[in-house]
Amino acid sequence: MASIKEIAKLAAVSAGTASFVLNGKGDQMRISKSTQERVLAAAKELGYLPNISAKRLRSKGDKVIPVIAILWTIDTRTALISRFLQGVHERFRNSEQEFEVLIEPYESSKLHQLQSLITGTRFNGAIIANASDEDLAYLENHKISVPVVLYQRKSKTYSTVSVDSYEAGSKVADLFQSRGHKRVGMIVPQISSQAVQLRQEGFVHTCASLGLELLQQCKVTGSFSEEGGYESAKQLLGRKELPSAIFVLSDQMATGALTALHEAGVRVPEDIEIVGHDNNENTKFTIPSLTTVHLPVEEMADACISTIIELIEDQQKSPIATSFKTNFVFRKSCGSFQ
Amino acid sequence: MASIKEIAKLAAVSAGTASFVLNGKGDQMRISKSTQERVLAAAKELGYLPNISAKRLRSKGDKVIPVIAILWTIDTRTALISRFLQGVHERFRNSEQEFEVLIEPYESSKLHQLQSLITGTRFNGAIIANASDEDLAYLENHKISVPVVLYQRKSKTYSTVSVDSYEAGSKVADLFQSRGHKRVGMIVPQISSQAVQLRQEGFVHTCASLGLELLQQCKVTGSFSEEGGYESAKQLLGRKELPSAIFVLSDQMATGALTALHEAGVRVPEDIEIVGHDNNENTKFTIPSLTTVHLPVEEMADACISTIIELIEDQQKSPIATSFKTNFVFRKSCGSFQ
DNA sequence: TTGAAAGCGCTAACAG
DNA sequence: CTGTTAGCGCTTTCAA
Repeated sequence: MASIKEIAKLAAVSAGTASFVLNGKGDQMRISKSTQERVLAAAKELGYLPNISAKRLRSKGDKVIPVIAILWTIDTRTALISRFLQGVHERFRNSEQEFEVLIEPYESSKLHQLQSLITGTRFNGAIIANASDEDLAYLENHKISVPVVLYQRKSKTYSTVSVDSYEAGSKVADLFQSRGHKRVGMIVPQISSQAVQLRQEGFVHTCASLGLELLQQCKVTGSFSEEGGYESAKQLLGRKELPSAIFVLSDQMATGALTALHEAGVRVPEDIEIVGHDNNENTKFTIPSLTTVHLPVEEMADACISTIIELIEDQQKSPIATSFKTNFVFRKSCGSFQ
Repeated sequence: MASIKEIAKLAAVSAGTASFVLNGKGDQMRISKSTQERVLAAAKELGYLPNISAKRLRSKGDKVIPVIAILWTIDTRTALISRFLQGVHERFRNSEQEFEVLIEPYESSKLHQLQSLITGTRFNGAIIANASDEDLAYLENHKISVPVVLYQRKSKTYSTVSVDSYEAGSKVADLFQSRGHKRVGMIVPQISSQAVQLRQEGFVHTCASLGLELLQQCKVTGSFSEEGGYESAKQLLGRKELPSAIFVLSDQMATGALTALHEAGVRVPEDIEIVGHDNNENTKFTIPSLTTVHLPVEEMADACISTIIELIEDQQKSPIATSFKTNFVFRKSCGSFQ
């Protein structure tokens, strides 16, 4: 709040002198000890916080590089950020293009609280992850000034990077049918995510059209975590009629589900087959190893960066939609032949 | 690179006009269509990138809040950032104190490449994670101008937030002895981390002083990942004399190790007991569930934020060292009685 | 040993 | 419709 001028005034020196002292160049500039102390004391008293925008603007050496904000929801999905950042880091290391990364946490469905999206005073472009329906509605109705890329969200007005989540769900239904299953189940995370929603619809609709029985009681929802998967699976196991295959829409939940099945003495894949979604690193080492849908998070993160930089550089108006493919990783929990 | 003045010059308008057009206020300010087009074309031609420092400095409404950088290494440890960010987010939500979070990736042992630590033009304070010995040496010899907090690193000159890693390792040795083990093993991640180093020393030294046999061949190193743990465990199982308990210094590796043991038909805990370290969320759901040393990452992240804010606010404070306690989480893989 | 002053890039009154 | 101008907070010559 307090500017260097106020410090200078309180210390009865000029702004220039105050600047030297505050930056530790007091001795170098041969400012007297007493003056230095006065300045420091004044700074402390007024709670001086250097304005880095001003510093940066002034300092000559500092190159202007694009500032990219990653807008991520503050909820259980924070766990997913590390794979995304891995992709960003990879990009960072391999690209000669420099950029700065800012993490902007936001509460799901409260994207409108982020003033900086409107003012454009904090970043040159934003990658928005986990936007809910409300968030999207806000974006579509408020002509944002800053370039934006939506991660795992469809939109006609904004650039997007995503996979076909409907198809991903659909392919799991196909797989279940081809493996001769008649009655299947599903475990769904309770989060407001379009990707999860579409994944679910793809699975449900395709099950229906293929004649796979997906009983209401075999659709279970739980929190987006290992714990949630564990609880959901236990709940499912309490049903009268058990499915012979379950699609768990998140690997984290699948990890918990496997444990619940193991504890209940249900053998995977002999009694029930399990398919997860994401291909998180640990799924290769669950017991049994988990068959899952690979989500190319790292590549998508890279694409998000590419897209946002492109948008920033050629203030290109027409949105770019980048779509990635998902694919099965067959392991022991379903369909592996090793 | 190109400033608004150059755009204005090329488009033959004033800077003010160019500013309006570039910010989408052209219509509102009733700038003629042709002028708008000229400005936009000029901006595109020169590759205009708005200088957000200048924008921010100028825009009145924007409050000055501290910018906190999280300096994290670009390596396998990126996986650990999500728990840390979870803590930061929690803090963000519960504190009325506002701050901005910047992620600055750096290559391990190349902290000196981060000019911004010297210039102080990008953030008001930095939380440095995973600093290697070289990085610390650099910091100690280069009187950094920006307030700094070291995460999981000891230092006399800088503020720190950490646990007593030596003690953590030591306690595992105690546990093994109290459970009657005679010959023990250890799986260590190959990363340049003081915390891991101390953890290892604590374990090794205490084993020695307690008379626990820790054969050289039962000390295995591997990459910091589930895969690394899996490979390490397989390697260990190839030894002539097997230990009856193994301390795996990272939960990720422990997860992989459990799988290797399972595949080899070695029963945990009956044949070999396993203790991990970190208490990652999934360890509650490994098979068997993993006994591990709880590392309070989220609380430490919160402490890092508190400390750095304190340092930023009262400049010239002597370093604050905050230490957290680790504790065992007993599960099936070692010592659980449930 | 210190002060005065210019100016970083940008925005927003205020004049035309 | 568009140009001019006054700063935002800071650093850094240049003078004194």
